[in-house]
Amino acid sequence: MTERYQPGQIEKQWQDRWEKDQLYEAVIDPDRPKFYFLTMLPYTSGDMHIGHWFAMTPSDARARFLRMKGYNVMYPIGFDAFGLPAENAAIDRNIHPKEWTYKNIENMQRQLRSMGAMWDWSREAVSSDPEYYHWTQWFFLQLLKNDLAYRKMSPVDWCPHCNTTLAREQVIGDNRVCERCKTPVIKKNLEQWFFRITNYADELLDFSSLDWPETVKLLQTNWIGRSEGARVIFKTEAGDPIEVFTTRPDTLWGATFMVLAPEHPLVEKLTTPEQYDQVHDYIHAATRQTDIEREALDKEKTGVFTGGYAVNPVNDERIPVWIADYVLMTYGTGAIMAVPAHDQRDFEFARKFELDVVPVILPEGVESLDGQTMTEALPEYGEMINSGVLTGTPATEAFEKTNIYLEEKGSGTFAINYRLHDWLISRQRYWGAPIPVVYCQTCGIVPVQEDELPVELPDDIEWRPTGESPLKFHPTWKNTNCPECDEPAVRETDTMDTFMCSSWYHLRYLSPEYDKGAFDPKEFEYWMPVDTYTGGVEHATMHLIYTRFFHKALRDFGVVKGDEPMLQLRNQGQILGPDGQRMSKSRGNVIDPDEQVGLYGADAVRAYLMFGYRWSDGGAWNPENIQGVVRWLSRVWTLVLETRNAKPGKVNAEVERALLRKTHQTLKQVAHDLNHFEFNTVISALMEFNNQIAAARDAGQAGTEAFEQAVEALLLMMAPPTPHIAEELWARAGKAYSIHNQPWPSFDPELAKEDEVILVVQVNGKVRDRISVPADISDDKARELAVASEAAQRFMGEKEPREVIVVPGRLVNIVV
RNA sequence: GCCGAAGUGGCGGAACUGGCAGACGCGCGCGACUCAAAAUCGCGUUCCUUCGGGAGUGUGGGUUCGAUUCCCACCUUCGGCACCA
Repeated sequence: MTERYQPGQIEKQWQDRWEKDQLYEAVIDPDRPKFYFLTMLPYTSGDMHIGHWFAMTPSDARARFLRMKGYNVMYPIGFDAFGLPAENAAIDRNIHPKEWTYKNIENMQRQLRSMGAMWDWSREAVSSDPEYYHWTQWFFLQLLKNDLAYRKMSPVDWCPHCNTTLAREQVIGDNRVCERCKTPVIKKNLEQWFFRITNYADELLDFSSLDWPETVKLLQTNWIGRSEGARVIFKTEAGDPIEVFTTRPDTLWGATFMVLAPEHPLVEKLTTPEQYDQVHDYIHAATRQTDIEREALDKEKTGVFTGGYAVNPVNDERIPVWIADYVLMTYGTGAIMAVPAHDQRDFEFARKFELDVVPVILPEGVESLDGQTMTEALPEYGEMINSGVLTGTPATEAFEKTNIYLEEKGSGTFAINYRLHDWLISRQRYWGAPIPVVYCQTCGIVPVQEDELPVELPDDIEWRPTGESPLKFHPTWKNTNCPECDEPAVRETDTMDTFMCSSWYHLRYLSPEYDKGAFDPKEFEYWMPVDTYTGGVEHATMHLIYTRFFHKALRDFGVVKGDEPMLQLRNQGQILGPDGQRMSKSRGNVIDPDEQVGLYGADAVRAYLMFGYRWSDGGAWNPENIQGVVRWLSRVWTLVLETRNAKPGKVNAEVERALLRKTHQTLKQVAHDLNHFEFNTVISALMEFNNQIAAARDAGQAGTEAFEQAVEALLLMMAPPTPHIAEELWARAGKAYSIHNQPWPSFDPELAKEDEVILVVQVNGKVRDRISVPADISDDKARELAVASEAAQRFMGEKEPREVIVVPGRLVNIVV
């Protein structure tokens, strides 16, 4: 009896051996092409999720494949360790965030090791280590020095539960709730640090050098939300300027009123005494609307007249100024010129409040327009009418001519507006990298000297649910001396957004021990940029924009080279619970990877995650389907062990040729599919290959040269997806350690070629027969054989072929 | 509402540039081994059928000798954005 396949007995041993032998340590080697393979670092939540396995182990298989192909592959790992959950745990369970975090890291390291992935542990980096956030702070100082960091008072989203400021990206849903705890968000005015990511908006829209998924590029494009138009200055009757942004300067003559956001700073001044109460009530209601859950879409326009008037700069018309909540303070200038004839929202507003509608554009095919009788706005471009000196300007020139006209008059200019906002990085939290600045009575905001970094977090802290940073309440921590005048001063008590830490971790992996800078330039020179980056698509608009911005800013300071940090990006889908729902503890549908590894072994879990799903899609965990790969691995196990000492019998030339052919066909497919992230067909090809080797065994071919070659190729091809069983069987077959240092077997297209092919014979597009012919058959011969085939004749009947189409090697279609 | 992706057996999924639809598995059925069961192995498994064949890749049309693949319209599901001026 052959020994049973027991993964539990072999996997841990090999993992330990590989690590002891430093098999996967990536060292600069100018003689080999480098490959930086990066997978998104996990957050230190405590447990690895089966989703991490789905993201990481197929990536590992591809990294291993590239390594066998001769690349010098770096596959590093680390931890995103700062952030709110650590503090929530601290508050909930009275455990220090540091302790919670580092305990979790320990467990996660064990779990990551159990994957059998080729992590280079010598490059591990943890973002909450002082040696790490030293450089996070240093990067902050570079941004500050180069005027990309600034402080401003601004209304920020505030989560009353987490007691912290949220970036606008962290506020989700129609009802504007906190990303993490789902508490409705409120507004609060605080002095905050921002990064000028908007300076890079245009460059961030350029993806030409990136091999990234279309969806991610589109998400980023929409997120940045670039639109071209004009900035136009209207003036109130008192002479105060009201700036508006419009994408349709050509409709300017049709602006019959203005609408300001309720929060607009000029509202107070514009409001006349008679309108005061009404305006005040409206503002109050609008603000409360953002405080309380916002009602589902109320299409009905609401608004109030301020009593004030402005002057349309192009025709000097006196137009009323209203306020309405459909104008947003957070987009554009917080004020619009309303052109009801050509904008549907403005039209609805005008009709409801009986304001003038003046058409100024005549779209093609429209004879004439009457503002009194129009039933909807006409947003199309067209010939300008009722537009003073520009009347008659055709659609193609309207936009540009108006802009020139505005510039000449000095009342406007061409402008680009973005939906993207500057990146708010301040967090009123303890567990993050302290912002390295000092506030001095005489010198103002003073950066901490670079040689004073890191500004370390104190360990002795007190938890207060006050909503302000615990650092603020530390008795001594914030007290310091001004780096410039040496007088007593106070430290900034806010910490940085953790997206700041994760914007550069791929650089820390280059040299995590390096202390003369954030990274060793020699390592940068060799390894960067990242060649492949894998992770979840949920990071499309945050992390992946921030890290690109970060890189471009550093490039402009001369810290890094190149325009983009990550050349190729691929996203995996999500593994859902067996019930098809998102896994969550409350639903009780969480699949624990430790448990699965205990049941089936790491190789089976790896292989199943590759085999059972389209990697880009993911899907529900299926506890039955994994049996398929479990059986496959057991079959490979017995096949190799039972035949390893077989004496070759009489060679069956046909079986031998077929096995050799399958060997090379599989080599081709597996290499292609690993390269293209098509992991499910990698495993199915290997299953087919194993089935054919087994058939050759059953035909008495064990021990023949072709058989030995096939088994060797099978193990080598299994090394990337299922590294442990491949290594074990490699050793038991008497081959030299380690299979993971073997080159990928060479592929011979001649051997992969078929001698005979099955030609499909169609009559009028319907399959009627299949005939076996030599692979190199001529088109004429194929046509002749097909037409002569018995089934074809039967279906053709008396009719003569009108046309015969030959697709070489595939089919013949006879049209009658 | 707008933008995007996807709809293939009982299930997960295959099908490279328009050329055998359902590879590889799961499940199920039958059989072998067994006193029996599990495990393992073998065979079968899209549907309908008068056993000739017919239908079939969300629905309806189109292009083509030929469409899961290309085009048009629609339906459903999922994701993103949501009064963006």
